[in-house]
Amino acid sequence: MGTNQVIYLDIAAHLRDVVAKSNQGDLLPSDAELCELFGVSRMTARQAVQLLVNEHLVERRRGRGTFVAKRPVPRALGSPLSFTESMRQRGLVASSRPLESRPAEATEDDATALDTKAGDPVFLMERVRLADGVPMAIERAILPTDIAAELDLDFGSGSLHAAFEAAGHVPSKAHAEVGARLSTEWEQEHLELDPGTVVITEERTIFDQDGRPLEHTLTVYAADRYSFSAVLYPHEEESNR
Amino acid sequence: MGTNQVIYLDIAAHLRDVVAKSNQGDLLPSDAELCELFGVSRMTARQAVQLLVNEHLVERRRGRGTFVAKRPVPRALGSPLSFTESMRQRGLVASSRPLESRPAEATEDDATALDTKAGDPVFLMERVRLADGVPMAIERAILPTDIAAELDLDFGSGSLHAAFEAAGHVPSKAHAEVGARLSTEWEQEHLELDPGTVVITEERTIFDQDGRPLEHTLTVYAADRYSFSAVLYPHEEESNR
DNA sequence: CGATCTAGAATGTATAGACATCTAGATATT
DNA sequence: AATATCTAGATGTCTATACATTCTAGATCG
Repeated sequence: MGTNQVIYLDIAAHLRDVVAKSNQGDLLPSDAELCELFGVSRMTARQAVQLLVNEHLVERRRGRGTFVAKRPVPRALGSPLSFTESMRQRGLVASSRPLESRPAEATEDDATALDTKAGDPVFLMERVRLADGVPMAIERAILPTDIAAELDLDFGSGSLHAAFEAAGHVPSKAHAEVGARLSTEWEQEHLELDPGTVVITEERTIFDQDGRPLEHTLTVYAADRYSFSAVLYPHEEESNR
Repeated sequence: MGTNQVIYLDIAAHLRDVVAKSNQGDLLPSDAELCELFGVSRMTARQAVQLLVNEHLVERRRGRGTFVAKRPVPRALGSPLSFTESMRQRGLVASSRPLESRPAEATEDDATALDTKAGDPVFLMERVRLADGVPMAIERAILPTDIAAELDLDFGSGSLHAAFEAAGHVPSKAHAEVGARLSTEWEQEHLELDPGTVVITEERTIFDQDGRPLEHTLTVYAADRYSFSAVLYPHEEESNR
């Protein structure tokens, strides 16, 4: 189990397993129990638990204990992470038209997202995504080389999402940033757009069950053919008092 | 200054002030400097900084230092925060410029969202939302008349979010749909945009703790001044694993 | 029996160090 | 001049301990 050099990440991984097998509101091991179980000091055990608190997986109650969060796997969102899944929900069939697929060097943004250094080797995959044969988006995915090496990629119709799971990396969390701008000429060509039309940009980073970054993706959607929808729940992010 | 009994919250508050007055990428005080400045141990200083890291207000880089985050967090799509709150997180002051505020009749879309019939009486509130005096969005909110009657509305600077909570309606769930298009002439005027610029559209319905619809909002953001950010979690499909 | 008190358990906050690892610049070497 | 090495500073991890605060349940008392 202890595959990390960093103890508190091991403890956190163990706790995630426990949470996955538990029900909402279940009591989790106390700090003291974790100390004994892993042979660490309390601050280290706390650091692991705090990690899960930040992920809204568990809640701590002073004087009582640590519990599986009310909304356990903060399933919060009805937002599927994969294009394939998202299209299937709309009753459309997703497909891909590969543009590029090769080793590359991480940009500054890629490096920040994937927690490496700029210029580090990564694997680049660029595809046009289609729904029922109509181009919907251009997707530029950057994968860490070691992750990419594990995957059995099928570029034609392949869902990256499915390939990740097959390799034992379960996409468990993502950060996305969504904006909009005018389309470039290159985008107009590949998406069969008229000049002056609008695209939605999405920058997304996906993490696996251990919090390890799986991919950093820049996607450009044809705004007149695509819109995002999501079900949202408040985070109650207790930033300040 | 030290208005909290808890030191690290004071330090965090101080750091938020500093962040608000800084630019993206600026270097912040090191752990050691904070220790001396506040006369605390390093773990305490770290706890304050970690708080801001979790809020994505700052980023720490090993061997380099602590920096103001590249994109001081835009509103988390995963949490229906109010415009007011989201601007505060960026260190900006939110304000409003009322456009309209009157009884109206529900459109077909409003009726669907609020679970009534088209033509039913509703309350309409249209405002330009500004951050530090710069127009960011036009917000058209439709409220059920009975809900609106309960509220003590302050149209000038008011946060609808706060008014809801004061009236015992806790926003607990929302549905949102986000798209993009070219700005209209009317939008260009109110948002001080150039012709041909892009806007992000958001249609959102917020529900309270009892699943009752609180408001149906159409918001138009200036795309070059605003972007959405979201933390996403996948759907748990109970079939596998 | 019911109300109160109390001891224990659990988390929250804070200290003072220690060593590891990474970065960038200065210095020395070739 | 280019390269290699060193070093100071910064964050990352971890220990061992102390006391504060809150909650629960059992013991005690009226």
